Amino acid sequence: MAGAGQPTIDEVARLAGVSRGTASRVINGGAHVSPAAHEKVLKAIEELQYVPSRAARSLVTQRNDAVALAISDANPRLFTEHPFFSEVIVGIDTVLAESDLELMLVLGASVRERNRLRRQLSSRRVDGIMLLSLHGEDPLYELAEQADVPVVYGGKPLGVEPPHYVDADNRGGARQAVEHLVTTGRQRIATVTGPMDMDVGVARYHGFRDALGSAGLPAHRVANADFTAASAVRAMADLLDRFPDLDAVFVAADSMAAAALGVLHERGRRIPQDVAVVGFDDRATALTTHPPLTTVHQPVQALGAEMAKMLLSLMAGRPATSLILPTRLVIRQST
Amino acid sequence: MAGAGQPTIDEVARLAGVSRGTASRVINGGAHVSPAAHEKVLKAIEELQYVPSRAARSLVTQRNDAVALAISDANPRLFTEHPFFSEVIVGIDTVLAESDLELMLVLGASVRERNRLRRQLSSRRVDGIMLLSLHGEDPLYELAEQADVPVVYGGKPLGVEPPHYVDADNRGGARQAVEHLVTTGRQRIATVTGPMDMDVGVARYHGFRDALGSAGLPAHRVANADFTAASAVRAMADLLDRFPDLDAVFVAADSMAAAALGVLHERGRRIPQDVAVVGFDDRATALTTHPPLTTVHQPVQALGAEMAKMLLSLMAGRPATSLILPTRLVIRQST
DNA sequence: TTGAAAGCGATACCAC
DNA sequence: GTGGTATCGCTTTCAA
Repeated sequence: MAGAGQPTIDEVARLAGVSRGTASRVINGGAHVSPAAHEKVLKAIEELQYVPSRAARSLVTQRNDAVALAISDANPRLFTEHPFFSEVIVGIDTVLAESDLELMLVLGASVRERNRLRRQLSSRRVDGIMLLSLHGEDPLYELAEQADVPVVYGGKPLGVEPPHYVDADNRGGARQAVEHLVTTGRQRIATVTGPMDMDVGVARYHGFRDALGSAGLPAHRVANADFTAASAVRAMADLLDRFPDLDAVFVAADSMAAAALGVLHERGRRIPQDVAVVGFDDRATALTTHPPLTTVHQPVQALGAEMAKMLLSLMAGRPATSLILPTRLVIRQST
Repeated sequence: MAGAGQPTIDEVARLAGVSRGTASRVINGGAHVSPAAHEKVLKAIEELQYVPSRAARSLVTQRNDAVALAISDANPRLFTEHPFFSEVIVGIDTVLAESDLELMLVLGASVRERNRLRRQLSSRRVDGIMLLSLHGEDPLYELAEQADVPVVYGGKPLGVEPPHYVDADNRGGARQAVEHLVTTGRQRIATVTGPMDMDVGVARYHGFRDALGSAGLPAHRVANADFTAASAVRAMADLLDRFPDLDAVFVAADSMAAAALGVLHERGRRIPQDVAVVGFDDRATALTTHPPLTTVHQPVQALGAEMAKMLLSLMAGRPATSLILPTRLVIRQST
């Protein structure tokens, strides 16, 4: 702490020997100000170390120069285990840094947190909202629609088509992954899915079915999980129990694939000779598994960046159209 | 968007048939208000869906009901690869949710972002600051000291002893880890360090030296890394080149240990028969490596929670003393 | 180009 | 217990 109380614009104006109006003009771009006055004000600002009060400014401009990122997930472990979120944040921040917007982070796990979220979204404290990871029937969806600021979704919510969202081509990516397994001669292909109350989980599962359908192969070897490592361990064990003859598995996330590999090793399966494994994400994990993981690359930072850009557009009153970012298969040693 | 413009407290007062002063009293706890008036105001608030403007409130109270978490790291990959950060955030958020404080997240990677950070910290927009992951000579340190709000550090900054910080027992944990290697008969023990311009990197390295020193074993098998997987791969390969006879390695982070395991496998080393490996962190990764990783557990969420609690104390004008959280060894199959 | 004055939406103090 | 009023620090008309 230092103390002394921050200087106000009036003190700047007084020191510079101009009116407050002039000082304000200089601070906000400097139009309609004589060069002489301009310089004096700048000098005063420098000397006083003046920084405008955002609260006062917000009060009159009705803007906050801040946006919120709400991550609405009942499971905080997901946030910590799944590198997806951090990467989205980095992508968002990259864009925000260019425009002097601040980022409020709101985790929506507990009821208490959701109430806080509700209040934040309606206390006109942010100029825009980004929503990540909506589960089915999420009350947040309705809440966001009522907010009087623009809203952008990261990942399409399940069952609805919001006006503005950014997503990865989950279905296409999954299809590619499973087609690769088919092409390389696998016949008894299983999948560990993501959460089926989220679009991302359903879409990747559909991709799995798409590929097997076209190939005329059965698609009944399915176990559900929720993106956590623990759930993946259970699902993989379950698959091996029910379908000991499986010769390949498409796992809907790298972090889960890493966990599944552990189970496969334990059960004596050789990768990829006995069982081929494909993941989804292409995060750092995919390189350090044993063997390195064939996986579907999705551009997560770009997803975050596009969300932020879209929000900025909307906040500026410009239109924006939803986006689906391409994915691509990266072949390594697990297939 | 919905529109219509949010209701003000005056409209609430008018609808309730009381003065604005009375309405305000109800909103802020309801002391000195008659039951009748109290109820009328509540009803009006409900009907109008009134939510106070935080900007207006901040302007007069000089508080913001918000705190900032600044993560000052030159390498954004760290934020995405190292689950540490997400987990600290969850810990912080848990505490914040209880007290209706909002969280501003500020990443301080680029020069541009650092300037933004500087502005945010001095625009009296937050009532407290948490600083994470300071590297040596970080200009942020000085900046934070000048801020006129309380500051709490997560992880001791290198070379200084700030008034308020929360850290894990990095040195003690590392010592335990290496002692375990010694106890189980390892003689040629190496280490892959964390970044040596951060206290966490130096402290864990010191723990390594402590243990070997007490055991009378040499401590020259050292390769530096910076917590990223790529750097760990390089460091591990380097160690094997220089000390092909090493029979154990203490790696300063689980994520790096996972990467190191890959290199060891590639070079034909059996784990743990030929080389024992110990990590640090005990995140989910440690369970899904092959084999599962012996590692030092550190309470990361607790670290975040304690940072937040400490900040709340300071903001309330109560004193607080720095904290070092204990670590403990978790033995799995890699040793 | 500049200065004066009117709010923005709340809190807090003051008499009543 | 209640209502009126000054005030927080800034932006933004409106005249000059």
